[in-house]
Amino acid sequence: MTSRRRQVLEILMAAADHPTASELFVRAREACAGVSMATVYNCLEALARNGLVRQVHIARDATRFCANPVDHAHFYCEACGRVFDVEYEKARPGPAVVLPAGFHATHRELSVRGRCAACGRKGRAKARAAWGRAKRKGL
Amino acid sequence: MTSRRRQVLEILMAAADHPTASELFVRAREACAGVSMATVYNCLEALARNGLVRQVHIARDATRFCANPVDHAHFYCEACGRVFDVEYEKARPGPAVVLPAGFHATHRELSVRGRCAACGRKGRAKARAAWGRAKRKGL
DNA sequence: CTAGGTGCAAAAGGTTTGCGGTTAA
DNA sequence: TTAACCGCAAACCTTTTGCACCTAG
Repeated sequence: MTSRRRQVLEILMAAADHPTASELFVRAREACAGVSMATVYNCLEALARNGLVRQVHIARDATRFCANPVDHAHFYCEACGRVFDVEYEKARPGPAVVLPAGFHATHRELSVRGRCAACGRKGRAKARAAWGRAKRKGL
Repeated sequence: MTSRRRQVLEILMAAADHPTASELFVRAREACAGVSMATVYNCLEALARNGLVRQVHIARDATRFCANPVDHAHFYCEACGRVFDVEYEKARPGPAVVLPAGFHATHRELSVRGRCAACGRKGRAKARAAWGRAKRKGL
């Protein structure tokens, strides 16, 4: 665990959204100039290997990262592209599958896709644009 | 529904694995020369929009496609990179989440990661190489 | 006739890699 | 000391886009 990795982890834990590696790279550069893209990827991979962050494969564009340690699922809004944490139902705390003999599972990932409350029934283009504007103005 | 789309769908339905767009492109060219990558992507997107194929976002490298119509989850072997269909437990037929107010879900996708039976506890490199060799020899 | 599908090539990201220099254990 | 890490730049691969032509309804 090096100082770079601690920095990346702190930035990710402070993030309410689910940033991509590029987004984390931008935030890391703000915190300290001279960080490289390769290092961000390197750190994220090491942190994921140690179970400190989760890689979220939910959108086609890029891998998102999540430092929330509690077991949860993710919601992807197909209109604005944002990713949200969602809880499992208490009565059915998690999905169960029948693995073929000899298969050994280490992780699972449940993704739900649809529309978030903010996007409602707005058109996809309109919703994405609205969120882009809001983001540029600083959330 | 055009002839190209029918072709792509047939190739995907005939596939036991979960091919990427590039892999489908190769198989499509064998079936009929002169198909372009853009068309394969175009067809897959149209077929997905109509619910005839599912996009599987499970690996970081590329989107996989699946024409199996029954509700099921996917298993990704972290050693060889293959993707398998897995069934839900009958008692707990599907994952349930608590969506925030105003959120509307259209799809869900459960991914399990780990090691398949063939890879067992072989090293990642060795397992991937073994599968690559087997594939080159024609499965 | 007209909207949408197709082929080609080029571009646009996201991610990985090779290499020289640096740092943690 | 030595294996692992960092920064830089280039490479790689997947996916998208612009444009001209063709096809289905």
